Amino acid sequence: MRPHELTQLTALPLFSEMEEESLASLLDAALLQQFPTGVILIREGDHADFLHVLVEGLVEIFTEQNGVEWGISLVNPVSTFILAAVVSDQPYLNSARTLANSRILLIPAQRVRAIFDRDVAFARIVARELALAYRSSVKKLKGYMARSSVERLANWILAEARKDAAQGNIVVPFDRGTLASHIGTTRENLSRSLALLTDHGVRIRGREIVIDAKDQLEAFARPQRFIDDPTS
Amino acid sequence: MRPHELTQLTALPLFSEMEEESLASLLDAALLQQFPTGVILIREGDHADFLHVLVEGLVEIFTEQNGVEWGISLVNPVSTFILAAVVSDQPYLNSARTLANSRILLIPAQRVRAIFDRDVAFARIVARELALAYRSSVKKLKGYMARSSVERLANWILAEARKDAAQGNIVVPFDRGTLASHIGTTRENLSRSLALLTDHGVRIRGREIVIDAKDQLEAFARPQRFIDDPTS
DNA sequence: CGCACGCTTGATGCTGCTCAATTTGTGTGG
DNA sequence: CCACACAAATTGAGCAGCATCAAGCGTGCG
Repeated sequence: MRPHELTQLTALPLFSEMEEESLASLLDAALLQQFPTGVILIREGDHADFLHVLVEGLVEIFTEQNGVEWGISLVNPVSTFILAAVVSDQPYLNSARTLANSRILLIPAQRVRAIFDRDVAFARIVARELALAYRSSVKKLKGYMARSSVERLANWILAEARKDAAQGNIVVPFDRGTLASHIGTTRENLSRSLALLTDHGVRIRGREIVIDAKDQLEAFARPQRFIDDPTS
Repeated sequence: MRPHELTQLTALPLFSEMEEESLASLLDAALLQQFPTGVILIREGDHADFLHVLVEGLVEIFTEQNGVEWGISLVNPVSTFILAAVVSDQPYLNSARTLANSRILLIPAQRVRAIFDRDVAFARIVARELALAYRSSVKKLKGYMARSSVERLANWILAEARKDAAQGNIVVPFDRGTLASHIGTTRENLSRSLALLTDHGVRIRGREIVIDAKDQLEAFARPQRFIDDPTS
């Protein structure tokens, strides 16, 4: 493992406060692997063998229902995914694939659970991580119940823009079909929605989305603290 | 607190394995209160002051968006709710109200967090609870993305029937509007959906839903392990 | 140059929402 | 016990949102 990667890992909320001994034990058993774009990392229904930590790249969590894929969430570095399946020692509810070349740390689930049972600090932080994951899932659910697909798209764009320091434009790092599956609509409809947002302060340039008038877009999207604010 | 209630509480997964001292400290600061039907227990945006444990009765978690209420989940005894807000020390994402006369144990959030920081067993169990809550939220999300409202209703009926030992019929303990908000549709549409299920092995008798042909209903609903099985 | 792929645009139909009218159910007072 | 009033639930008609199927456009690559 490269030195700066180790630094990144220990900076993760999940690992930051735990006992050195425990951290060593985790990393000792871990594998850091490189995956190209489009690799299926885990499959819905499989048993949780490894806790995954995305060190670099991009991963999507998705589910396939009746031959159609639906995006559950997008994972950015540095963060873990499928922590809940590991902790509860149950099969994955979803599948996951890389959407870019990715470096992923694989920690044997058994080891995670062992340290979880031994290191108080680690158990506490796992609980906090899960609480946050739970809250973000509930927020997504609220968005689905109360919003149209255009509104979900508009708020997604605003949320992405908030992440980047740039704030003015975002570049979607995957194709329209994938974006559609995460917004909860079809490719065709996503296209129409993007066209519609053209009247609300947004310009579409292929995979780049330029926000010309953030206030106008916000007036349309009406973001809400308890749906769209990731820190709440 | 009545003796059998104390027994019920200590039988809760959340409390079962923790140190006696910690449990005593929790219950010592707790208030057991009785609420009639229709009382708002917590409001979206309020700070999490108490961990709630539903000892007896029925509670719904819901959110209000643009003047319309949407049901997030139904809480049956004996279980906790809003654990995530307490653990992460953040405002509630949703509101909650009683749907029946209810007895609720209120434990000061600060106390919960203090013991969470001290008692390993408790921290571990909180993490497991949160993992399960997270997973059930993801399952609900999957249902919303991949299913029509009639299918959600059909699967909800099957899930409720599975809970009751009776298995043959269920009695919805609240009005149609509330049910509609939890299925993710309107009152009017729910009515039509119920009428439609009449052709698929179900009989409607006011608030009672009689399952005449479970196999027929299952053929229509096509329940899936990783959406509808609460133990997965 | 032309084919392939991803994306957009158009036309059509289904699902589900809204508004309004009607029926059913429930509680109250005579 | 009935009559009435009010709320809840159903039913109907019309319309918006969204999916589906099909065709057209654009870009990149062999």
